Formats: sequence, C-alpha cells, structure tokens
Amino acid sequence: MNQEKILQSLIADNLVSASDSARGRLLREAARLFREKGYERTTVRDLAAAVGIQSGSLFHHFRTKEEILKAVMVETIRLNTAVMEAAIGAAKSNREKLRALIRAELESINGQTGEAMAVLVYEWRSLSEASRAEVLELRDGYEALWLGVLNALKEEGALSADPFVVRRMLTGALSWTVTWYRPDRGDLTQDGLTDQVMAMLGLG
Amino acid sequence: MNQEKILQSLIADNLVSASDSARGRLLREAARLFREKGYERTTVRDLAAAVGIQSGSLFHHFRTKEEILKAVMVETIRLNTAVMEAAIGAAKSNREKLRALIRAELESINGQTGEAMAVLVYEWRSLSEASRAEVLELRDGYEALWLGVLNALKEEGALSADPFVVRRMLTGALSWTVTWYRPDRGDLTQDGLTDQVMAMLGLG
DNA sequence: GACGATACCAAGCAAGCGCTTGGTTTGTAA
DNA sequence: TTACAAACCAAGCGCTTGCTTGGTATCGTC
Repeated sequence: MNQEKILQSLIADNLVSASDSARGRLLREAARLFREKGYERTTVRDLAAAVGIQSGSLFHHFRTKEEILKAVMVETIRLNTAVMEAAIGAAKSNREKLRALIRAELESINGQTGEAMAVLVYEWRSLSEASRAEVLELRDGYEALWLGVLNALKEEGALSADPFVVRRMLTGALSWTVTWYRPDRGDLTQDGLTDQVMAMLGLG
Repeated sequence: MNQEKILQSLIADNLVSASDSARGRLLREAARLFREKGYERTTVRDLAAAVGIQSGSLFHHFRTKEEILKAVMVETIRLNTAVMEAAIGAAKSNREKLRALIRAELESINGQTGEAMAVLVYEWRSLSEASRAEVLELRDGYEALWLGVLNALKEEGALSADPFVVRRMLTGALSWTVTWYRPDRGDLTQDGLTDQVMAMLGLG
C-alpha cells in the first residue's frame, strides 16, 4: 500500500480532509501560516485571506480558531501513523524497520506534510487543556510504533542505549531537521541523511 | 574557573544581568513566563505583575516587549558560550571535550537556565528580522565551539558521520530533552543521560 | 538639604484581536 | 419552479493588547 492509497483510504473514512476540499485547503493554508508566523501571530483575517473568504466566514467551518489548530494536528498524526504502519509492514528485519521509520519521519517532516509537522512540534502550548489531551492520546499510538521496533532491537542486542531514551533523542534530532535541512539542495538527500542517522546510532 | 566565577565575570563586564538586580529579576520571570505560555500569550501586564510593578513601568527598563525577549536570548547565549569554553578547557582528549560539552548543554537546558534555553529554541520566530540577525551571530560563536571538537574527532577517526550533521542532530536531541527529561526524578541522572548520548554516538 | 537622576504609578489611548450577527448568494434535488 | 440548506459577505461589537503620558516617590551625591 503506497502513500497515495493510504491517504485515499483515510479520506474515505473521513479521518483526514481531501486537499481539494474547502476544509482541506483551509487546513493546508493554516499549517503554512502557523509555521511561518506562529499560531498566535496568525490572525483569523490572515487565515481567511489565504483561502479568499471573509474572516467571519471561517466560523461557518470551525467554531473557534483553536479548533483549526487542533484539526491540523489531529489529521497530521492520523496520516503519519498510517504511513508509519505501512513502512514497518514493508520491512523485514527490525533494523530495516527502524530505517524505514526514520526515513518516513524525515519525509513527513521535510516533505509535503512538513509544515503541519512543525506546527505539531512548536504550537502544542497554544492548545487548550482538553485539546492537548486529545492530541496526546493520538500521539501515544504513534509513539508505540517506534518503541515496539526499538525494544525489539534492544532485545536483539543491536542497541545498547535505552529504547525510550533513544526514541526521545530521535524525536528531537529528526524534528529539528526542519530548521536546517533543505532536501531540495542536492548535497544531502533524505536517504543520505537517513544513512547518517543510522550510522550515528551504530546501526549503519 | 567554575560556573559561579564565570557568571561573576560576565556580570562585571555588564554582559549579563545579576539575578538580584531589577533587570535580572525581570529577565528571569520573563523567561519563566515565555516558556510557560509562549511569548505572544504573555502580556506586558503578566510580566509586570510577576515582578510587582505596573505594566507601564516596564517601559522604563525596556523600550519594547520584544527587547525583553531579545535580552533573555542574548544573555543566555553569552553565559552558555562562556560556560562551554570553560568546559572544553578543562577536558584533555577530544572525546572528553565532547562529553563535557554534552554534559554542560544538558545542564544549561535542564538546570537553572533551562527556561531561558527553551525560549531560545521555541521563540525565535517572535524576534524581528534585525534582532534575529543579532542573536544568530552570537549563536554562531557558540556553535563554532562544538564544530571544533567534532571536526577534531572526525579527523581522529572516532566519528564516522559528518560533524555538521552530528551537531545538528545533537542540538535537536539535547534541546528536546526539555520536553521530557526530569533531572529531579532520580531514575536517570544528567551524567547517566550524558553516558547514553555518548553510547548512542558510539563513543561510550 | 537641595538637586538631578532613577524608578515607579495611575490612567488611558489607538489599534488589533476573536468572534457574532443579520442578511445574501450558490448549489442541489424534487 | 420551488424549497431549503450550505457557504459566504459586510459590518461591527466588546475586549485585550503594547505602549504613552504626566506626574510622584526614592535615592545617592555634593
């Protein structure tokens, strides 16, 4: 199952919005603006202008501004969880599974969904307590995928450090790439970067 | 030269504010609030209340709210650069220098200056173009310390991955600890965490 | 003890914010 | 053609924001 099919299936189940729907277009622009200026500095007027409607009309689609932020986060986690599951499924050894996870997370951070991923990392403080709990719960499912693979590698003896710590370090290291890595500048491809990460872990 | 002496020397040179001065107290509270709620969600009234003055009185000390943010960042970088220089100076081998850098950065992220460090990572988007350039220039000096040690390790053959990439990964991994690591919960000390990082790099 | 600088207060202004409201257009299906 | 809901507009309300202003304590210095 490739990424396109995964996306279609999620859209069919109404778990993420199609990017050509009104809602999808708004969420994409919202992710872009939230990443560029931050959630607080992005006004509902900015959001409305980005999709060509009046600011008040936003509230026909979402009850509050915060609900837009939450929707960006929730749909992003859903999509990424599905993509990661597929990545693991396609790999044979645990080492390959880890490489696939790293490669896929780099892709989601630096590819199409990169803006939404950055929002996920940087803007969680702008969520209300209730929304935060909701997002965190979804996130736990995502993290479980990683920990499963890392624990298996630990049992194999391929990993010496604590899996939990390693995942946390990887989370930070990979998400940080969004601040410096430019996949379109050809001197370092995403596969190349994945290799470097695996090498750093002694799993090259 | 220990950390206390470094701090005294920087205060004497007027490069950072003494924490018992009015300015120092304000910057400390600002860092706390900026980290807790984010820069945009922190109002000048919040800041003023935290140090027990009226909101208008803030502008006797700083011309704008943004200047407060910049001051938090600038003073933090200055302090940390000095601390890192001392850490490198005290170590003999390059491997020990790297460990000292990691240990010192973990300390600055998770210790007293942790709130300011988090602000440095999360709030740079709230800086104006001009302030950002200023902060980045200071940051370059700090990064040069790391790259010097990593390049030396690469030449020794102790490091296989690209030093530049490794530093970026470490930046992300270490700064991310602020979101999950609790040094006061005794199951993992900062030295223990440093060991884990070194082990992850194959330099344990 | 007069003086100037420093630190602060009390009040409020102009602008921008999220969101509401009442009404109009557009799309869809009988 | 009619009926109705979804999508949107135009206007603006109430509130909060960063910051300003004019004036008052407080302090070290000669």
